[in-house]
Amino acid sequence: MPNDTVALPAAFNPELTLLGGQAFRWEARLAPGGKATYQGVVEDAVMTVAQIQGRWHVRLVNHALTTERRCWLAHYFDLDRDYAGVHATLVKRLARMPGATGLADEVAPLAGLRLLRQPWFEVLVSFVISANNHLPRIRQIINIISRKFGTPLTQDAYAFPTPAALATVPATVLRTECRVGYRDRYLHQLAQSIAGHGQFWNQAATCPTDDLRQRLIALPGVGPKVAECVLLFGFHRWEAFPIDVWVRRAMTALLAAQAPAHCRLTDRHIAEAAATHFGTLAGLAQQYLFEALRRRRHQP
DNA sequence: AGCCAGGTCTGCG
DNA sequence: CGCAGACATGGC
Repeated sequence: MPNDTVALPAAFNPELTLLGGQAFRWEARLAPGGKATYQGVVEDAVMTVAQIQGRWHVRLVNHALTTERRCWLAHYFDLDRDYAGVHATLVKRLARMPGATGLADEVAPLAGLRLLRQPWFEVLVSFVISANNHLPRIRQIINIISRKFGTPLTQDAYAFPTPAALATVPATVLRTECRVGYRDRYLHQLAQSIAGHGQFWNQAATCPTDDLRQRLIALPGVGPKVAECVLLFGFHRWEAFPIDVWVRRAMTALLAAQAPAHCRLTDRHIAEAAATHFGTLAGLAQQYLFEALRRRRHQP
């Protein structure tokens, strides 16, 4: 067992966790021999995830693996949480829903999906960009922003910029050089607003979820869906439940018996149903449903 | 060649 | 509230 790596749980699934649409700074890299590896940037660290004797391990590229760093990695990969238990509970709760027939088979293979504890500002910017956009292009834009305004970490890897750094970038530069399109104004104002309210945002991690949700939704380019994403992926509030087109579709089917097909459920109703059925596992349930329905699209 | 994308904002009944 | 349209950009 190498002492310069941190071992991930046996069930860990890098495709589902790293490339599944919760984070945008991981990429698959084919190692010599055709083995799949993954490289990502988190805060000031560049890391690779690779298989050693059948088990996935994380290695830091640009830092020594001190005890402190091990702890930091454990936090990012949420290693203290019992995902096997959480998965089992969630599968049971899903099966209990009216329109769950067939879903069990689709959800069972998602056991290796974990929720990463990501830096919130990067999540915020990423999901503002995600609106009306494609996953590959979101990744591309985040990479450009990092390369242009973030601290260099290695030859080809850059940290995501701080709010203060992004706040100095004019909207026109965001549009013409980072290709963010009409979101240029949102991102510029949002970065300025956050950089200018450091007193609140520096301690936002301790802010109650409802207050935080209000502060987020007040930011330009942040609606209900993006706010929930930031609460979930950036502030690790597992009761958050982002409702996008896929999840709306999934929940409509799951609640089929409660509402005739012709009357469309409101997002309000869907959110309440998520709270009662999933409770504090709503966030993971959302990611499961998102993944399950995206898979249906690719192989119907 | 178009269509469309992890929505949000604006303006109107 | 609920609904319609616009919205930059580029992958598929």
